[in-house]
Amino acid sequence: MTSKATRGRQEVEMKKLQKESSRQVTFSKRRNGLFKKASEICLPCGANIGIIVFSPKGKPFIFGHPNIETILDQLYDECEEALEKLKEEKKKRIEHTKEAMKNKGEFWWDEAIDDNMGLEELEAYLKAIEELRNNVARKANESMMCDVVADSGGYFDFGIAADAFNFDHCPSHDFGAAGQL
Amino acid sequence: MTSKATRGRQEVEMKKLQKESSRQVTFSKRRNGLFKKASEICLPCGANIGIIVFSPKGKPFIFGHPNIETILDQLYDECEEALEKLKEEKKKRIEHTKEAMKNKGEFWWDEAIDDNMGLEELEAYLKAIEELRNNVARKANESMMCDVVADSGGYFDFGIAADAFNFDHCPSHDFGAAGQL
DNA sequence: AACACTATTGTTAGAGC
DNA sequence: AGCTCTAACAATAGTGT
Repeated sequence: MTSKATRGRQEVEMKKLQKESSRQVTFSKRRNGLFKKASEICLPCGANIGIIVFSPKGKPFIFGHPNIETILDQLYDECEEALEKLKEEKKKRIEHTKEAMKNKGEFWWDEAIDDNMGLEELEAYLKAIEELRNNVARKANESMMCDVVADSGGYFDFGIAADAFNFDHCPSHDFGAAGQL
Repeated sequence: MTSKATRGRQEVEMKKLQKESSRQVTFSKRRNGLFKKASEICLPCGANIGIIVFSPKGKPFIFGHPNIETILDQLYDECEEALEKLKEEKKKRIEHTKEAMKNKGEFWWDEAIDDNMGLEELEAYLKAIEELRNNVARKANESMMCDVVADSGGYFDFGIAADAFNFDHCPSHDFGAAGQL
């Protein structure tokens, strides 16, 4: 207790911290804070959250409730649904236009449908992605990645290089997520 | 200013909030807090963060710096790298074993290499994923999703149903991320 | 439903080990 | 590097409007 002035929380400056060392320390502290906040949303509110953080040096840290794969799958499902809806909207629009032109006695040719073709493609892409990434996720978990983290407050740090064979600390996630999604 | 007792911040109880209404309100407030915290890490620390939140009702909210696609790509790259490293380790191990057995005058047959085949497959899967999802991301951005959000504190709420044709508010992200990843 | 207020608790920067 | 401490500042639950 020598100095008294420059202690305690400072106002959060929204500019890049210049000192490499304090940037690293601040990063760790705030990342912990972020993950804690996330865990304070998941259970009390019944939400699912996935967080992917790349450190200043590019090291990845993952938080996931119930786990990151579920979140990514949910995201892709959401995209798929959105595209499906858009596709239907476009179809209806085209039908509508077609109908209107017929009624006005104008010619109709199917080239306009091309506008819709890109979307069919997209759907196929999304299906392929889902299949593929399910395979990868399963295999990756089986063979090396252990698991990322449940929202138990902990998180998984892809310890790559030399410890690729370390399988210790594989938490199982048992949050039932009482079914409101 | 009628009552004075039960106001202000309560201790964060780690159990599911029972009242549907306050669960929704609490979710919104804390989600905002979470995204703010994230933005207080990105710029000052030079980190990249992606957050995917599914509300109690399954509605998705995205935060991304510089944007969610970059984060997902980085994640897949990381996985790919990790698997590559693991593959090499396994190969070396097998070579080592092979060598040792030869030196001991025992027989060697190549069945053990099968242990390595799953990994080659995995690599192919990952390559396919990357290609496919790059296509999807590009097409989706072009055709409907506008963009998710930079870490400017805002975030994108997949407004699906009826507003699939609303293309307003498409922020461009211009954080150069001064290259420490 | 969404904002303003505010008592209270939570978070955290820097210091000291 | 990682930990504890703690002054200062931030976040937020409940209330009001």
